Amino acid sequence: MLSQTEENYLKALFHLTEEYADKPEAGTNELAAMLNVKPATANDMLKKLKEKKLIHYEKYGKISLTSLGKKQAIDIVRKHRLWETFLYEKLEFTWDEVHEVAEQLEHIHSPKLIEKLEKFLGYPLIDPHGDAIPNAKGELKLQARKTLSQIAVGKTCKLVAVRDNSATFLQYVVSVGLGLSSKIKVLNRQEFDGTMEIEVNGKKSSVSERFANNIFVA
Amino acid sequence: MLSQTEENYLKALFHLTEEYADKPEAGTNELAAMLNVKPATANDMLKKLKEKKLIHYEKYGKISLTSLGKKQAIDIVRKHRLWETFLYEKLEFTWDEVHEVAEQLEHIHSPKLIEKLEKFLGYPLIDPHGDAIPNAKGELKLQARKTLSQIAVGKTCKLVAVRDNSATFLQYVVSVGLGLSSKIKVLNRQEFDGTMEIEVNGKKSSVSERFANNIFVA
DNA sequence: TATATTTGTTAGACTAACCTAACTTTATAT
DNA sequence: ATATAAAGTTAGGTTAGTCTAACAAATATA
Ligand SMILES: [Mn+2]
Ligand SMILES: [Mn+2]
Ligand SMILES: [Mn+2]
Ligand SMILES: [Mn+2]
Repeated sequence: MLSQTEENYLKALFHLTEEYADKPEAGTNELAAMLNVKPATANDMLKKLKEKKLIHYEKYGKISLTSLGKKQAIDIVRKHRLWETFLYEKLEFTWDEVHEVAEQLEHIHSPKLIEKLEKFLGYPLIDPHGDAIPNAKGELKLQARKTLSQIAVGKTCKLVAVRDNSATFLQYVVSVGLGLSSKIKVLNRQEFDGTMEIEVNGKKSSVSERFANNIFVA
Repeated sequence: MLSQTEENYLKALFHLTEEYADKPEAGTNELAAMLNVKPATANDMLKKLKEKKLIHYEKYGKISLTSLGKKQAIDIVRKHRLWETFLYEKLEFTWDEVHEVAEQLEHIHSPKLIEKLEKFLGYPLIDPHGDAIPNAKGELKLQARKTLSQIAVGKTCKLVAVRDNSATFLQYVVSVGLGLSSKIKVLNRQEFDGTMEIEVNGKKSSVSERFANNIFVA
């Protein structure tokens, strides 16, 4: 059985190389950064994960998940998102509070628990952040998503998900009037730095390109 | 913040010395046995827990919880029993399945989670095994309980709780027709080894003294 | 009370997960 | 093509939690 730490490494690799991936392989440094450890620490773990046939990896080479590693990673993601949904739907947690607790709950080992939880929640398809919830077989539709930064001036779009799950970011999102399914009108974009003028429910705001890169729309 | 391991030691000490305690102090060996570690391991932890002012302990002396240690222990017990109740009431887990998963869930750190969970469950007072659930202040009524082995021949009593939470024991309990609130009539007792003849819902069974010691009745 | 048994402690070793400091390889920019 | 910078690795060390083997103290027994 995998340790919590090993599970966290697989999940991070999944996010870096599979889900919303710009590229299909990851590097030691970015992986370490995502997990808040030093590259030397990540390097130790890479050797162990390779030994367990969970990742493809050669010294000085790029990293990717094996099909076994991917299966494990998706299982953690599934648990994470089902727990987030539980906290949000049943326990009155807010958007920005669910992620942190789900980081702990995702490591509870009990197949029965997660099956029953899924049933209890009515087989939800997306979590409170708009992310797809993998089914029991590990199937997951990777929605092709545009970011707000890619929307042309004058167009209107709908918020379908957020990339960053941190409380800081989500509270900021809420403060400009946004939530899942919000309609966003793009009023203007500065060529210089990508800063955008947007309108949500009649309220106008100015957001940075970095902000817009973290909002997925359709 | 306490580690999961430290939490498990405090909980074990609580069970040994506070709840249903024959005696108010514990020894290294029985503590180690309860946690499935070697006495040498437990000894190391005792030094650490003493350092953190969670237990009273002197070399070669007996062990007991400080008020701080007791407070922490009760908090774990509270979480354990609320989670057991959740699994039983909301997720269709059976009597004998809840304990093992609750052993993991009890270590999730989030005061908000446990408050909301308690509310969601309707502020339950007892868990699926009949054990009292401490409230948010750490208050817990320690019911004075008799065991089935103490009931006189000819008398009838009601099962209010079980001492052993293991799946093996609970499945045995179910197999003789027993559950929470079952009426038990004591038909006979062998002087030699305490073996008892009992009747539950018209069904007669013979149970050992050890079995009867693990059934709490009123 | 002397001896045997039980209980508890210490010393030394191991693994997982982390670190820093030094080094090597690969990539980038003159 | 070289020099610098970035990325990645290695060596050696720490802490938590575990173990075995040897020892010491306390308790029970003859
Ligand atoms: Mn999340
Ligand atoms: Mn999410
Ligand atoms: Mn239990
Ligand atoms: Mn219980």
